[in-house]
Amino acid sequence: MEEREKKALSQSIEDYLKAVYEIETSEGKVSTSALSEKLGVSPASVTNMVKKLSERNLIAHRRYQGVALTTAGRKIALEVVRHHRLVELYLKEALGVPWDRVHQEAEKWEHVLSEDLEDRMDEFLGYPVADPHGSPIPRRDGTMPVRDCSSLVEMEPPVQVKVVEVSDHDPELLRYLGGIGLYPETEMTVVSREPFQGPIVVELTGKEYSIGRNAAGYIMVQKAAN
Amino acid sequence: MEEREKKALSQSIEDYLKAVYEIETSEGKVSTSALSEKLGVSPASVTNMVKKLSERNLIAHRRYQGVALTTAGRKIALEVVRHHRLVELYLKEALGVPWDRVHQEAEKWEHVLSEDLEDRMDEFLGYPVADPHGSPIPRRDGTMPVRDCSSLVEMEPPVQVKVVEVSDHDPELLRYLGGIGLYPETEMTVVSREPFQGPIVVELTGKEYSIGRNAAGYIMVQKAAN
DNA sequence: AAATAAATTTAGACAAGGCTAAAATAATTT
DNA sequence: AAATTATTTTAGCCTTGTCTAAATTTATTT
Repeated sequence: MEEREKKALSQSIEDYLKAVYEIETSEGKVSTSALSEKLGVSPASVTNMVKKLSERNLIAHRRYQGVALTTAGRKIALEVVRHHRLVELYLKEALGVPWDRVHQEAEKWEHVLSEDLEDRMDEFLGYPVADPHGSPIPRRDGTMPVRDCSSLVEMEPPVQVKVVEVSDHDPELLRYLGGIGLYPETEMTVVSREPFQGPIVVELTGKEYSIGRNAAGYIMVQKAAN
Repeated sequence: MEEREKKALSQSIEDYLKAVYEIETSEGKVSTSALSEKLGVSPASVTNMVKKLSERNLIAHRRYQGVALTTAGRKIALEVVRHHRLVELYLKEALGVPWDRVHQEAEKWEHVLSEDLEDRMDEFLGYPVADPHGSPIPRRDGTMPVRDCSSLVEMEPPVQVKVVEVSDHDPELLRYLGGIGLYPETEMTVVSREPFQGPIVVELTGKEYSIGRNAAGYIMVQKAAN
């Protein structure tokens, strides 16, 4: 009569698993130092926690070689990410929180959201597939909506594109982009790409803007349907 | 250049202060054992934490005699209570959570609500003065709306009354009362009070219901305006 | 290939917040 | 008033999650 308990994981554990997931997605390999930096804790603390998560079979660890999520770990990470992104969108849609602040709030809310409230928010939002920055919201079953997009720096001008996603790592960038009206779903024209790591020039709402290579690297777009 | 930092208090500390406030309100004296029971921790743990809160000047403690909130402690307790009750109402109004479940959810949310979101919810709700059970919501400045009400068991039938508040300590009771349509603001007639600790008989929506003394003690009412 | 540098892990400490068992104090009976 | 019972506190231990300093392993230079 072994009952499979829905074990409540600590906030810390949820944060680690989410961080592993995010680094896995963006970098491929997940090193101790990458986790250390992302989580704002010392490398020694990471090693320590990694050992525990490994014993719990939530991640696989090869000494000195980094970590990777197990199937069980990925499932949990995706649940946390789902909570995070649903909450972000909810805060924007229901309470009017500006998009450069939703991330910070969601970091706290993601850990206290019950399944029931998750469902209620999901329904309120009309079963959305992306958060305010365009990041895909994992489905309840742990699958991810598939998308086709590439970085703005890779587009050959001139071309008409639609913004798919903007990295939420820097609120300053979000405020700037919001200021010029650049959000997910925004359509714009890539006018030129200046040489020697120069900026990308885009046109939207009739005006031209120069976007540095750095910033452009954080903007994902797809060719607009003609 | 002493900067007054907005110190982040642990969830545990917030829970203790809220518990002290609630026991102070309902019982007057706050004993170690009352806190122990309310918080679900051992008496020894309470003594331990009480010592810390006392050193921080959030409560006053006289050995073996119980505790009381200081001004600083009361301010924090009221902020937590405000968060709790605002969230309860928000969950009901914005997400349709039934009134017997909002308490449980709010226990978690109260600790992660930023001032900004508190304000947004407050505005969304139209600056409410009571939560779904009729408990008054502390104002931002730490004052409490004053009300005039008494327990249903004290009313001399026959009399027309309006429900002011129902204790949220027992979800089962809330479901029962919700089932017969008895909520804050509901008007009803106290028909009779049966002797020998018998039930209170009330009439609402044309039907009569017998409410045990126990349950009735948890219902606060006021005489209806004629 | 050896030397240096960088990343990772180990070892040991600490703060928070909980627990149990035993001691001290207060309250209640006899 | 003495004895018993109930409450509170003390003492000591445990777990979680963090830290620093030192040791180890891997990567990079020379």
